[in-house]
Amino acid sequence: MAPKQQAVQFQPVQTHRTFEVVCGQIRAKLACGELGPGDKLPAERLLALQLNVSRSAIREALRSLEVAGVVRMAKGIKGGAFIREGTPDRMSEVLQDLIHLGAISLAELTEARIALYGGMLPMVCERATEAQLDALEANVAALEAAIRNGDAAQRPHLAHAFYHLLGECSRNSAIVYLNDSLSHILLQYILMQSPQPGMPSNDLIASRRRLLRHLRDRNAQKATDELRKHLRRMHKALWETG
Amino acid sequence: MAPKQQAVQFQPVQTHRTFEVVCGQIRAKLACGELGPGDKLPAERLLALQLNVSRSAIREALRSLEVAGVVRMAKGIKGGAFIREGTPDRMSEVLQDLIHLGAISLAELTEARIALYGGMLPMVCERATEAQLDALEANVAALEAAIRNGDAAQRPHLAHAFYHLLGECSRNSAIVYLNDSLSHILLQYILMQSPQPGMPSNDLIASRRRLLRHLRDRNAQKATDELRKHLRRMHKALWETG
DNA sequence: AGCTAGATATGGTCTGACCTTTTATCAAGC
DNA sequence: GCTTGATAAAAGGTCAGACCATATCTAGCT
Repeated sequence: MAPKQQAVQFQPVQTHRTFEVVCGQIRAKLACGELGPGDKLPAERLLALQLNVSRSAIREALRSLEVAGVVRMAKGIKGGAFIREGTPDRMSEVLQDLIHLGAISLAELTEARIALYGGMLPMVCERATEAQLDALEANVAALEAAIRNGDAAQRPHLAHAFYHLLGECSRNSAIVYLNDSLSHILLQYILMQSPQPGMPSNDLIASRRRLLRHLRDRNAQKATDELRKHLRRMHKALWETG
Repeated sequence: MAPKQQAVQFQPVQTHRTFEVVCGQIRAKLACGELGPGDKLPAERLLALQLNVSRSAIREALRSLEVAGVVRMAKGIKGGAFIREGTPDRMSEVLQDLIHLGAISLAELTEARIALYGGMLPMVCERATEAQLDALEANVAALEAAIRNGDAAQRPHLAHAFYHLLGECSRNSAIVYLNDSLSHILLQYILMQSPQPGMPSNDLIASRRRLLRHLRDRNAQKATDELRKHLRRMHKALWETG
């Protein structure tokens, strides 16, 4: 990253650590399509022979690819390193680490989420299918049922599912990933709080229904306002512990 | 992630690989504040003794923390593993991998960026200081100068700097990170294209100035419209190769 | 047919050695 | 006195080879 306004960009020229080269070769095959999700890489020992490096180097490369969410390791015969499908998990972990490093705060994350929704809801209003809106409706119904049954533990998970569905309505995978990541982090923290504060259930249901109505009306402005208001209240109830 | 609406969430209970446990211990010290940016971890060999595991396990743990962007490794005496400041680099790489895995497309990423700006600009209008707006103004001036000097190579970097400054105006670190990540990926791809297409320079400058005027007027609606229009045009010029 | 006990391939870990890089130290020379 | 060069020490990086744990297949027994 070069936030400064300098003319030329020098990239760190080194990086001849063996494992990084190995890593690079595998990533290159991924980028050019020679490798894709589901494919299996050669066994570590074989790869070590083919690339003429030690198994340790191969292992560090595979480890870093695993941590990066690119491959999944399986043990046993028929095991090995398999190219994964993309998952939002890695992004969540990166955000989590950024929080632990003190680079970002939970409040900022919440706000970022609100900002994302500010740009996302117009897209949702434009593109959501009736089936997707029905799915959202079903989620609200499930939430209502859970509340009626006194099953408070389900609330966060249903909320998470709600926002996931909402993200899907944007019909944009990148947004879905970002949304899921942000949402997942916050879910984690909410699950940590034992008494599950949050807002009154009735208000929650009512807000959801209003939001859905605006979505069905394809009224992006009102939908955004409704959701923003809700998230702000939620945020206050959760973090400002007032 | 549990996008499905299931009642309880079972987390994969395993994870007794040694290096993950090591990793977890270090991350725990990070989460509880015992470790922070700048701190140096014990040497690998020492850590291996302290935790009673082999150096290989320690190395895989440190490698995964390095890949995760949590630590930085330095060689030589006085070297070691140091806790890093948070950087957006990791998030960029995750997004990059998601692109290579085919999970998201460049077009979707651009759109996600537009969506983020849709929610961000109102915040910018509300919070940007005069100094920050002046910095943006300076960037536009630098861009104008670069174009006058025929220095086309600088354009992408100045644009990147522009959006970074814009993100900073939101006064929200999480948004800055997200914005920088998205922006960085797109910068990479733009730099790959040799002829540097893009839109006419005059239009670019004019659009930037209009945007700045709206920001100074604290008119979020017009600013968002202006930026969205600009990004859409940019997007078309770059990717639809029309 | 179904089950059980090996065989086997694969990742995971350990040990111990050596290489490379970085820094500190110190001596020689200007 | 200052620079310059050689040397030593500490740390990560790599290598080789062994062994362990686990998942799958296969052969053989019941």
